[in-house]
Amino acid sequence: MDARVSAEPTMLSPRARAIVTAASEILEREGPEGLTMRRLGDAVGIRAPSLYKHFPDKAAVEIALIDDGFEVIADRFEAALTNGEDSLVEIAIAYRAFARAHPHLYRLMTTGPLPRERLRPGVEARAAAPIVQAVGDPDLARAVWAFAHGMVILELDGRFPVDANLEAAWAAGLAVFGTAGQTDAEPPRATTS
Amino acid sequence: MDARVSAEPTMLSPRARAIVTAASEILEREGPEGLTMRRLGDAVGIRAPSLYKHFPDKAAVEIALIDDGFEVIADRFEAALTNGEDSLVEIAIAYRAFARAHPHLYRLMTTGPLPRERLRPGVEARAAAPIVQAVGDPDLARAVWAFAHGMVILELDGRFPVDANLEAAWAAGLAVFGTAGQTDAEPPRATTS
DNA sequence: GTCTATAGTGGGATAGAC
DNA sequence: GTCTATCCCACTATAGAC
Repeated sequence: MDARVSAEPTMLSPRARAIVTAASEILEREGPEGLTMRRLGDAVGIRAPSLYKHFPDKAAVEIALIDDGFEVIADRFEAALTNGEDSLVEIAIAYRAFARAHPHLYRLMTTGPLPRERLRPGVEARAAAPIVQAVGDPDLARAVWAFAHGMVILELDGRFPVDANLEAAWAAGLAVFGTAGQTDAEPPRATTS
Repeated sequence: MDARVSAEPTMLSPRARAIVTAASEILEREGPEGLTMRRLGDAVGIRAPSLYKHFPDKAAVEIALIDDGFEVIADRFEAALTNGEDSLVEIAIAYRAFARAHPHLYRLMTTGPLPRERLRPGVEARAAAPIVQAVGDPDLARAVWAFAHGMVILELDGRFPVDANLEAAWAAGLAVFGTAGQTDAEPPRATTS
């Protein structure tokens, strides 16, 4: 019912938290161009310049959104890792579901350079860890991530032919990666030097 | 030596062709934000409003760039398909090489909605055909495309860890897809209903 | 086909009063 | 912590003279 990503505990003041919540709603409703300091001020009931008492600049608001997004993704991945029979498939389902539920946030999180030094430390690594654990090998995990990101972003951008069967494409890719990687039911593969 | 994508035969007048060439140089040098009508006018030696005598709007200039890009990619893919031993690997190499040589053009071509109705007809399909031919199955071809696009765009955006071995990730993915797909040396697989 | 002039729109951010 | 006033920026695009 609620398009927002649920808020995560942060160092943000309650006022700042409310601003981020409003920003999340604007982002999902109107897209990245809709998220302006003026509109954000309107949404929270103050003038745009007053926002700068709570955040140093607009990027800081976006970074808070990205932080929250990674937090949510990490939660979902960790749940997928433990709940499912085939953890790789479970993670892929969670990945696509998140991107489709929050397309603008997903783009914000994954498009263009990431200001890592301004993110909450470790939040990115926590989201990535379950994928590595599911496939066992870091190189293969990056390939899987690239596949999943490619599928998702091309879908969001409407790049596949209208008659393309995306479920079949996902299944084809996951089948192929599944044969190469381990599942969580199998013992870890020895890593080659 | 020349960062531009070589010009392809088009319906463009010589003057319009020169404008597109200048636009290509600006795009590769300064990125998408640098490509403004003012700067484009400066580069070609006229005022920005005069550009509208040659193109109806800015999007038309960008579309000409995208058209040329697809033309070049199609050429490279077709060459990769016939020259190499393992056509999937050859195409992947060509794909990554193009993206790294023209990162801003690659982003322009692949990011966001594509105004298909304004593109030169068939130019997109021609670029996609060699991938389908290399792997044999349309669904698997889309998975391979997603993998390649994901690898490339995450690399361009600096999303992989600095110490990540991208060659190894490419190899891991291609190995996995290679076992599932056909090579051009093998007979076509029967397609399952 | 080029020019000047300008409309129209929007944005991020700061200064200083309260 | 909020306000008003304002700066400064940049862009796409059009009108109309030449």
